[in-house]
Amino acid sequence: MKESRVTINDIAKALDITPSTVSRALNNNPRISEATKKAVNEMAEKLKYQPNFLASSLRKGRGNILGVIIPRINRNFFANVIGSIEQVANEQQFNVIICQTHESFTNEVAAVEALINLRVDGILFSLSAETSSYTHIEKIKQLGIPFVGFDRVIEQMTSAKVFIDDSSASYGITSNLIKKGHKKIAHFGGPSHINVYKKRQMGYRKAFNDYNIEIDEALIFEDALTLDKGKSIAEQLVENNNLPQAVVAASDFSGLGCILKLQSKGLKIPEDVAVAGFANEPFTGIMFPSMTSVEQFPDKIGRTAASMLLEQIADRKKMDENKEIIIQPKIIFRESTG
Amino acid sequence: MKESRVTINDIAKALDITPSTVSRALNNNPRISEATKKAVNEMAEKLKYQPNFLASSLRKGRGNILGVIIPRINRNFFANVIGSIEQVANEQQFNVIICQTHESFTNEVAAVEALINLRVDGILFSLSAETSSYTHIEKIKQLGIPFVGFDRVIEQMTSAKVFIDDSSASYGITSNLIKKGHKKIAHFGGPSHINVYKKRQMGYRKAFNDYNIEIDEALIFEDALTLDKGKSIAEQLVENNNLPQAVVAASDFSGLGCILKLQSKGLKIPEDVAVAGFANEPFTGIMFPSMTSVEQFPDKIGRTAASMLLEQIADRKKMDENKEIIIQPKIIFRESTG
DNA sequence: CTGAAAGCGCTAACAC
DNA sequence: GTGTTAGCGCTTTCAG
Repeated sequence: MKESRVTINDIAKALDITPSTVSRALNNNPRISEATKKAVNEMAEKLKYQPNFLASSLRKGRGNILGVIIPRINRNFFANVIGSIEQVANEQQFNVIICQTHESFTNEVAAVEALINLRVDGILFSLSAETSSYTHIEKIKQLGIPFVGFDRVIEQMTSAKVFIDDSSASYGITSNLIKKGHKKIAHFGGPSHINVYKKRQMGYRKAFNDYNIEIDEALIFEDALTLDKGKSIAEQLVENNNLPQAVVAASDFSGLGCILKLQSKGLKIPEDVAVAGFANEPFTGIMFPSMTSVEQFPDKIGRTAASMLLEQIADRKKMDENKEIIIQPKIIFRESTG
Repeated sequence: MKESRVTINDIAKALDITPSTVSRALNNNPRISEATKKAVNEMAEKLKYQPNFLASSLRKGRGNILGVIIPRINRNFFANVIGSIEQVANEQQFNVIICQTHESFTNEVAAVEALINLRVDGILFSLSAETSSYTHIEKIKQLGIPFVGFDRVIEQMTSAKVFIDDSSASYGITSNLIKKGHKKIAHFGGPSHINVYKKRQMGYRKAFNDYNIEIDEALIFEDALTLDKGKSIAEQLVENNNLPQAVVAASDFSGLGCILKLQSKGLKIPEDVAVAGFANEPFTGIMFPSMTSVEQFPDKIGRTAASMLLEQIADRKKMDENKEIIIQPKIIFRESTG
């Protein structure tokens, strides 16, 4: 059963040729005759030879592995991004290894360490919510490892980046609500040291400015991304008799939390309060009422990011470029905003 | 920037000792003096040494990597299973590499091949819907690679397995509907060559038998797992004037599709048709009406499966055991079944 | 407690 | 077209 694994040496011996010839034959090297190739492949088959990826990687100095670091996998957005990354990678014979940070900085640093030690050929990165120091990322760059940030990126860092135009999406939603006559609009956002949440808040603010409405800073929340936070903030607003006419959330989950809580208090959505989310999670289309949200085209983000990374790997010169690709999101208007 | 990476030899030279000592010091070998350990660690720090995982794995013959093969990552169930697998693995210094099959047999075979070549220390497996031949799995076992199946497993194969009691959950839902007076109940299931779908159908059938109701085979569907399938079958039932009083779905997605289609035809859930799903996807609790479903405790499944795998890795003798762990699911009754 | 030497399995100059 | 040789970076006997 566990008979020590067969190597190219075994094939070589069986065929009375050298290991290098076997190696070349297996790798389809043009200098090898078709006859030998055939013989080698048949013998490999017969002996159930399995190439040792570790050995060849060590020797070649690269292992055709891409590392992906993301906050969490059970968000539709990230799951889909990963799907398309894998697809692009596999087309070029790359494997993908995924690390979840669960929004923790410590996990993120550990993940970077692990990927470096694994000698991955490149890293795709979306920051955790906790992250505000970037020495671990700088380490990646210093080691000369190709790197592409996506979605939650470090704006000030020179690197390849892919993200959507968060600001314009948020602006679009907010201005639409304003046009409907709402003036008292809350923003359920995220930490503003993260680009996407900063931008989403900026879009919200820009709409107020453009329509000359004063912003009530008390209605802007920067730790409002989860279902529970959405609920608790909504509750708080109700308790304080400070109910807004609308809520622009930077996350579908907090938008949902808000809706559920308000409904449980007997309020009607969108009649009493209009609510919009962000990310177009599948549930937004099927809940009651269906929720206005923003499609981020995760497939496209993943495909673009992976392609950029593979380009860098193929041509290291591209590594120092500060290439930003901005993808246009699409607002999906639904019942929750009337 | 890309200064060739520092190895233990560099540390050895800098300290005027041998690489073997450095290696031992780094690995905290008890035979090394605290003084040398300290010196080595400091020098490693100073030179920004990064261990080469590939080299040590090649040498040791194992790389502390677990492979996971699953149908898809963007199902809540699998995302959560993976989360807990990673947690358990990381506690024991193992990395996890995830392969999605997207329900395709070809992808599945390729994934197995890739993981074998990567020399993973063990494989966690949930079959794709297409899979009905198992030579690729047998290869894993023949190579002596520790293996644990979870959820969608090969029942007849001797191996460690973790799954829930699908049959009893399905039985519980069906019998509950029968007790409510329903007799004409459709089953939206999956391919019966997959254990979980076979069992879910068995539970459904058993309820009919126990209550002495005849089963209408025309109401049993075996390719009804997706949102679209749920919709199209529901439509078909309406068109054919063959509407059941209730639907027991083996998937939340087909249950949802069914509900959406029936609602669009002006039918009321659960008044006109009661519908239940399976897997307790997050949307089941927030849709309208909320949907009865089955909690499978993915965390527990993941934790159990990973622990079993790590046990096998630590003690190869355990590999030949046919250990089955069955986890009790929980039916969550909600509005959609009244 | 530390060193010397061998080798994990593979690839890539360099020969011929 | 094939063989020879050396070595990727690390661990691990075996010595001492």
